[in-house]
Amino acid sequence: MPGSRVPWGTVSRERVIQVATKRVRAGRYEELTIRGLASELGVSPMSLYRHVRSKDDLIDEVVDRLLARCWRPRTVSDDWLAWVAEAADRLRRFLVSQPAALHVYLRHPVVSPAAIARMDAIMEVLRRALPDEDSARRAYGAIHSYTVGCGVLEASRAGWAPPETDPDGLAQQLAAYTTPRQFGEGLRYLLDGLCAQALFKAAEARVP
Amino acid sequence: MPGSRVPWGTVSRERVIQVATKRVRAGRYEELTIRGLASELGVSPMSLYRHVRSKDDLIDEVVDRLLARCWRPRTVSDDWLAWVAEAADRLRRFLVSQPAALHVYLRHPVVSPAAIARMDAIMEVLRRALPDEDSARRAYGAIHSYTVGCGVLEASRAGWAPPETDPDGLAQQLAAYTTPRQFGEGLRYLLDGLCAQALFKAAEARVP
DNA sequence: GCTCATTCGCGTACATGTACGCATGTCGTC
DNA sequence: GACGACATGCGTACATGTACGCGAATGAGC
Repeated sequence: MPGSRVPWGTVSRERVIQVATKRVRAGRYEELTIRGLASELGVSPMSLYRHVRSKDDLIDEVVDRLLARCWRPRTVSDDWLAWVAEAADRLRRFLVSQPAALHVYLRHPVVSPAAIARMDAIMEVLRRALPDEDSARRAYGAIHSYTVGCGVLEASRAGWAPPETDPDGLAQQLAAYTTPRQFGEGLRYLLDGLCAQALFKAAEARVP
Repeated sequence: MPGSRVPWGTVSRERVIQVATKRVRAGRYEELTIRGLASELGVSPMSLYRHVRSKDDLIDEVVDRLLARCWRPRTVSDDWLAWVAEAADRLRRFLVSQPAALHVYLRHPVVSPAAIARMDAIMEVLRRALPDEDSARRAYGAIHSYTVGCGVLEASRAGWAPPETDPDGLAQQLAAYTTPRQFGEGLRYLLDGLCAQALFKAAEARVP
């Protein structure tokens, strides 16, 4: 019976996402393949497309689940600066350690449930710390941009050896500009600048 | 003569790069294809691989040429803050307007001639403005990370419509956090913070 | 139980990048 | 000129994502 097909309902969106997530968590994102997933599920490749719109759609879902597990800071939020810094650092680590996440963040704005929960939580903290909504938004945007930038640059170095023609060690020099330590220091300056600006604006509003 | 081949030396690395660059400059990066280029050059697809290592290698070269044309600020460098801000903004614009550039910056550290020239020029300015080499490097790293982050996030919104399920206009809200204006303001805070830190360090060194 | 619309699994087919190896052109050395 | 080393164009073949449509399983309304 060469035309035999697998029983009805063998594959579901949930199963597909689970198998894909397992592979990504095992660091096997690069070899994540529709045909590979189908094979592991024991079905034909095209069957998956009944349950996910595309491979990218699938990766979105996987990344959302991974993000949900790791974005939340452990720091108590009394010290809002430390809390925000940890939140940013967790996203940076996530982007660096999960190429899949990088792929998602670069392809389109991330509005998945976990990403929204994260944004809401951070905005809540910023709103309490800064004088008005506008300041909080500016701060969020700046922090987020900086974080993603650091993550991208750090990740772009992963598994990359400088070309043999690197006379002055320029590549290494460049690499030294974007380390996790640099991330923390730069973030501090950014936050300092934002705070100063916000406080100045608040004072100005009181004494026009 | 179905086995006829094109005359010897028809294709060269230079020709391939030129044709590819023309397409990218015309905003046709998405449809840049090895087979398409080969067709335009009148040769077989595999012939290109005698002159470029891979499609990515080709894109690297294209992006280097485009970057060389546009990175240099018009501002006179008397006002180093304005000069650096313009340099950063030019890179941001480049990343946003050229998906090819984004692709390159995310794939590996960019050490092409134009990128190195740009880095050298910026470092030169920072060295003159800040008290020591270390401060200049920190500043460069922070500025570069922030710039790339803003470019990435802004570009990720291009050609993207929020999903129909966007109750609170969350996507638009998110979008408002990363605009060119936000970029400029955040950059200013970052630079302010960096300057303050550098000056503090310099003062401390004089009066230990 | 019958009918019909919907859901599902899958076979086929296409576009893409590119590894591999063959055959042909070019040039240095005698 | 002859010959060998190398450079070059290209045909074939494979892995990948996925559009399209067929036929089978399921479930709704009678």
